[in-house]
Amino acid sequence: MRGDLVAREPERLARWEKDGLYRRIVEKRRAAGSPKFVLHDGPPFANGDVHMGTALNKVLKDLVLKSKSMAGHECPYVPGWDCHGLPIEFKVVKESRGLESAEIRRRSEAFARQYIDIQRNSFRRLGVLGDWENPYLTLSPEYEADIIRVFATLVEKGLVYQSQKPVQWSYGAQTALAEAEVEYQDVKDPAIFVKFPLATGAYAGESSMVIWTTTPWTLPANLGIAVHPQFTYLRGEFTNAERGVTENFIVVRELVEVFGQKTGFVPSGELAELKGAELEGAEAQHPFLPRTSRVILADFVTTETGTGAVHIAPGHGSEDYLAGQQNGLGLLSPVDDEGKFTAEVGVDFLVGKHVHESNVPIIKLLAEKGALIGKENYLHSYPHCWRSKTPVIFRSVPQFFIRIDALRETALKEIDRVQWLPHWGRNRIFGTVESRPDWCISRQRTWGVPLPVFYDAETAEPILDADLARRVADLTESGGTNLWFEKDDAWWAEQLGLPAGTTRCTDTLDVWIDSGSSHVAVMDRHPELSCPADLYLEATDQHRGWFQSSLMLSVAVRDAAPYKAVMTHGFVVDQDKKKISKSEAAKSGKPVDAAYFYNKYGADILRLWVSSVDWQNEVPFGEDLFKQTAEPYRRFRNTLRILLANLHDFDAAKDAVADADFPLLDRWILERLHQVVVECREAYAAYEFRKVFNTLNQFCAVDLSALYIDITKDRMYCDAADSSRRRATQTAMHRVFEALAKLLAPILSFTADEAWEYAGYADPVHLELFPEAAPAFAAAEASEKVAQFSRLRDLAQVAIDAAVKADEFKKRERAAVVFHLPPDDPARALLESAPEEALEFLMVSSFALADAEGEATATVAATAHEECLRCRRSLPLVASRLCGRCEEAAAIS
RNA sequence: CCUUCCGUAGCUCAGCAGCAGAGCGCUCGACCGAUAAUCGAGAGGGCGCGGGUGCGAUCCCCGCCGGAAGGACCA
Repeated sequence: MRGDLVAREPERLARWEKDGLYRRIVEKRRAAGSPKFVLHDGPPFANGDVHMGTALNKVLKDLVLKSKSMAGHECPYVPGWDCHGLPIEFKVVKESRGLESAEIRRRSEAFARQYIDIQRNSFRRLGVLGDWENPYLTLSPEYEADIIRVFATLVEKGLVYQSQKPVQWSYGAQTALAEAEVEYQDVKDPAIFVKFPLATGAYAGESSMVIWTTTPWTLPANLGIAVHPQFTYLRGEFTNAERGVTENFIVVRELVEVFGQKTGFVPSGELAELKGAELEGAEAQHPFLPRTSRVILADFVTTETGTGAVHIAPGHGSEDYLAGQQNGLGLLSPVDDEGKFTAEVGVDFLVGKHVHESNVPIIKLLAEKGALIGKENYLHSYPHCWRSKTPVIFRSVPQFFIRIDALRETALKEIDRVQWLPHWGRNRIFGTVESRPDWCISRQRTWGVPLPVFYDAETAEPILDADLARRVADLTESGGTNLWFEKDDAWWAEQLGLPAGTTRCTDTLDVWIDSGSSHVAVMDRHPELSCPADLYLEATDQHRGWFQSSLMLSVAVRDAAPYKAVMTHGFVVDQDKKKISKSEAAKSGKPVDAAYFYNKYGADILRLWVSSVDWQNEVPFGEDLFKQTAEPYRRFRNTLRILLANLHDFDAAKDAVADADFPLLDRWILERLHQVVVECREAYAAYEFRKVFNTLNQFCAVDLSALYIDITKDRMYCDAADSSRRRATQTAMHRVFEALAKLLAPILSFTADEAWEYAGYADPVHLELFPEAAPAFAAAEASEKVAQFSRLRDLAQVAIDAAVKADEFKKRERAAVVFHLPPDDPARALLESAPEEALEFLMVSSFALADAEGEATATVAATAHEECLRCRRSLPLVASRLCGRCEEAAAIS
């Protein structure tokens, strides 16, 4: 057994694949009637190389599957890829502009397939076993057809509607975004105070409302001003001494002081109190457009910032939209796909201007009109598109939505029936499901599954029809959804028997519908799988993403969650706990691609690293940390190797000794093994791979390498080959080896199997079951005695080291030890009753007992015995300059 | 502002009520029949801080500080 993992692992992998190892394991379990365990693979995006984060996820899945399988489960694993979506279309469109839809889709598919191959090779190389020949792809026609059928079901249940309410819009990507596609960044924006003179009502021509906003560009769409009905507002003269201006304002009482600090306008006369409710219905003059803005009442008004009067632009915010609806304010959204103002904006010089370049001119305009009351820089977190990194704007265009309220109650109930690992995952998804708005599912993009909706030839109203959608699914099932983009409206109308002139929707479905439908398109379809899955296992960001989209669609389709348990792991971060970004990693020369590591160190080292990591939290990563796990790897490898070497002349069937015949030391190691087996089995069952790693590492380092193997070396080399003591050791080592190889197999998949092969087994270790705990060794009978021995050994060690340093002798085998022990020391009885074992354990020439008054101590001197020529121990020698044992052994051989 | 998680040797982490542990790294030594190994010794820790409950607390409880994640607010 040699190292050289980088060269040897691929050879073993090739053999596994040639023999169909994955399939053999599944079939063996099935033949044994093992219960199933279904881990449903969350599909990674097919748009990049496998980096450490992806590798962590897939290897964790493999650890789960291999350990479940060895614990006696049938574990089918169908990996998949998420193929549609903006990230891919983005790259394709960037390369060459002005492509036809069908061409974009062809190139996008080629792009996705290219990365599917790259990623698949990486995952295989990492030793992840699964049905790699038949993965599920969200771009395959059958999968796409199932997505459309899921949509049909949603329509059938009345869950889909079209509306023009504001959605989060990325002008960078020119599409609506879902909540999960939005990330928040801290930005500084101008926040301004704007005067709206009242034109009707009790204070018409006298007082002005003042609003506060961080988005001046939404002012052209202003249609209302909201005040809180119960708040107390103050009305009266405010003077800005610096500017020499006096105005009559209405400001909420709690904010008058702050308002003064920020705008310079402080009360200069008596202020009258009034309730917000009194202002309802008054019209205020828009600061630069020839229309008025109605004062409405709303509970969401707060006294935290601003003036207590809130600028309402129903086209640019969801609360604004709702308030607008309730009060019949109408809706303006004078912004196009690119984020530029349309003619509807009503101000000539703004038309065609980007909204984010319009803040300054609008502020200037306000100042000219005398409507700008104050201005400040305001630091806040603002949503950004996760792909184009541009700020998100709220914008109203017709979109399709799923009614979340119809699903929410069941979804929340289902969340509490699922096991969340770690437990706080429950709160995370519960919170988002509890508060999420309706799901905007239409995307104005090309690379995706078409939204199977038509528009009436006459009225242009959308036709939401489940049967129609199902027929679209049937039509695309064989040819794929490219049909939607390649054929024209007339063709489709004819195919579906719709009146001529019917047009089809050009939107595609949100990709979260794609992956969120996998429980239907994969779990329900695949004969080996079934829904609900036993486990979903992804990074923690999927609480907002896949876990949620899957839950919602599953509740819509089957009124239940698609999973019984959900496990999440943290992100891979660099050693300073900063996010690892590819561009930065490249700059600093810190590789993050999994390929770099398995090509340099080997997949088993990477797997061992994964097992050693605390997946619940963020996972720090760096090459230094990675190298640290190479050391334990060598220990595992060497331990397996020396065990194998010591077993070279052992035939379990012939040579094994009975349980009752184990000497102390061997009984002890089997007691330890018993604990290790129990602990590892439990740890695997709880997915605590790190505990497995720690337990096995300690077992190999402390119990096996430093003690058991070291001490029994003498027996192995020098006892007569067939002596019962040597055979007992081999029997124990044989058990230890088998258990160790099996317990390591899920983690060190290549190395454990290599050892297994060397041990003479024809079939890979991965077909085996975990070792069973041996009840006969559950009691720690020998362990207590060995603990005493260890104590004595440590005691002697100090004295021996001093003697070696003083040049009294060179090695511990030359030491004659005297233990000075108190009369009641428990070690006394042990030394007297088992002198042979004691001598062997201590690895010294001789020992003697003496009385001690206080603490136990040991003294040493050079032994008078000569070294046995054969075993090099210093013992009483017989005539031939051999010790008694060696003379006998030599006589036999 | 709220919730959760984390804070033990230089590094990565065990332990979780009863004399502070492992691995790596470092220093020094032994072995030379696990040798691109193996064995040993040493240095290195008021177990984040402050209280509390216990005979006894790193471990339980409360508060605080520091770090991370999520939520709320804002959009």
